[in-house]
Amino acid sequence: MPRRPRAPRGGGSGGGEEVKMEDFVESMLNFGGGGGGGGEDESEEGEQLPAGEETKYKSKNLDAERRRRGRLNNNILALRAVVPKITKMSKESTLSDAIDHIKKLQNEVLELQSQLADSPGEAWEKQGSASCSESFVPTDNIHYQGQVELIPLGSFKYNLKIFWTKKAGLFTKVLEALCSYNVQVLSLNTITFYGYAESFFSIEVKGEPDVVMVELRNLLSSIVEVPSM
Amino acid sequence: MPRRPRAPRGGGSGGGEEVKMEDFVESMLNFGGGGGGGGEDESEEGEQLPAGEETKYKSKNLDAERRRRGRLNNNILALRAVVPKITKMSKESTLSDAIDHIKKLQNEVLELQSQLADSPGEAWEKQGSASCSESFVPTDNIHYQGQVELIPLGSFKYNLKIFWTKKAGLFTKVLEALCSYNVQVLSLNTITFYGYAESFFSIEVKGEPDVVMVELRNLLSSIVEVPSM
DNA sequence: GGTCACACGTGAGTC
DNA sequence: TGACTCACGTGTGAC
Repeated sequence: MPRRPRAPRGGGSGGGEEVKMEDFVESMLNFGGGGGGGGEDESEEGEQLPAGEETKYKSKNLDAERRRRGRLNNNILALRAVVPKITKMSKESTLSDAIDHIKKLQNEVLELQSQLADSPGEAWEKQGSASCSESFVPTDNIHYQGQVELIPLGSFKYNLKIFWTKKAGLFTKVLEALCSYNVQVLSLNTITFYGYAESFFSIEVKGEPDVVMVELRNLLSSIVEVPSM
Repeated sequence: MPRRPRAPRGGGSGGGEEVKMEDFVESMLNFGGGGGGGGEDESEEGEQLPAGEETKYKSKNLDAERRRRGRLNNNILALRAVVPKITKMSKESTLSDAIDHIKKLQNEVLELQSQLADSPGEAWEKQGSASCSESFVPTDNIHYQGQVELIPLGSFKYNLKIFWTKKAGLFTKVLEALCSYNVQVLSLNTITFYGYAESFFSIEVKGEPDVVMVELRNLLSSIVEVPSM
């Protein structure tokens, strides 16, 4: 006597399959005969009623175990639904494929993060905790009061921080402005996120006094403060 | 009689745990008693030898089933190893956590890809596994055979990758060279590490044919290939 | 007929 | 205690 009808082996490799096994198990619960397999020699249970009467004995955790199996199968089905590459329609290969998929995704995330990540520029924030926080505090309101920040470092060196909305040709104009002011770029780091970009220049100007640098700063501001929205 | 000793419930939440359950099951196979459970009324099997004699009867797929269970548990253990967030040490929650983790990873990949696609450097490596490896292979030997890599992307767009040893004024010369060739920089990402720097330009040139770009490439090479060591 | 993958009911252990 | 998880051996359909 077949305990439970089985779904045919074949099937689409796609996930779908409408995971309602829990209710399916619940609905299939209404059959009279109780325990199937049992101990090999435990006839001392004594619950064996005469033939013709359905044996009402149920193990204490019969349906609980049924529910547990249903949940487990549910999860495997759901797992099969989220994993795109299913090699075989079996529990074992489903789990293997899920493991491979997780590893692949983790590698992908790591790779994408490393592509997206940018080193903050070694010269931008000098080492030490105090100056670190000092250089970050003005960064927060620079987004709202202006997009160009020029910090003199002494001996013709500056840090130039520019925040802008990305727009074609804008960066070239900035570079041209720097070239026209005889600015030497020692290091440049750019982070781009969504439609925005923030560039960190470490620049050096040999012969120009500070007044000229203010002029350059205003020029850069006029470049990046185009009416973008 | 306990069929099989069970490992204690507790344990480190970390994955590790040396998945050798397959061999463990195999090694635990050498106990004499055969079948445990059986049918409810199939006493016609008749294999019941008198007590004191180990029943040599084994179901046809007894050890096969053991192996299958071992593999399944192996996979669940391995799955638990790759999923960082394990809420409970149970099969069911392990699968649930794996599903959640896969969904989270997939969202993360999607988000990172959209962030990366937003920046014009999106085509550095084209999506897909095949072209991915193709774009990585030339990157590996560019460090040894040359420091300038120019990849046409079609419709006046190029990816320009420059690897150099950092030196004062060098970057300015590169920018000047780009300016002189009427190059528009769409995006620039630079990583600096120790004495080296690698810059990734996404550039666009409106009217120049490819021959001119080769010329620019050679110019850039002559700039960054200064005798630095 | 043999292999494989499953579902099944049950005993046992844990909390 | 009862609720829960797990391993076990077996029956059985599908290949």
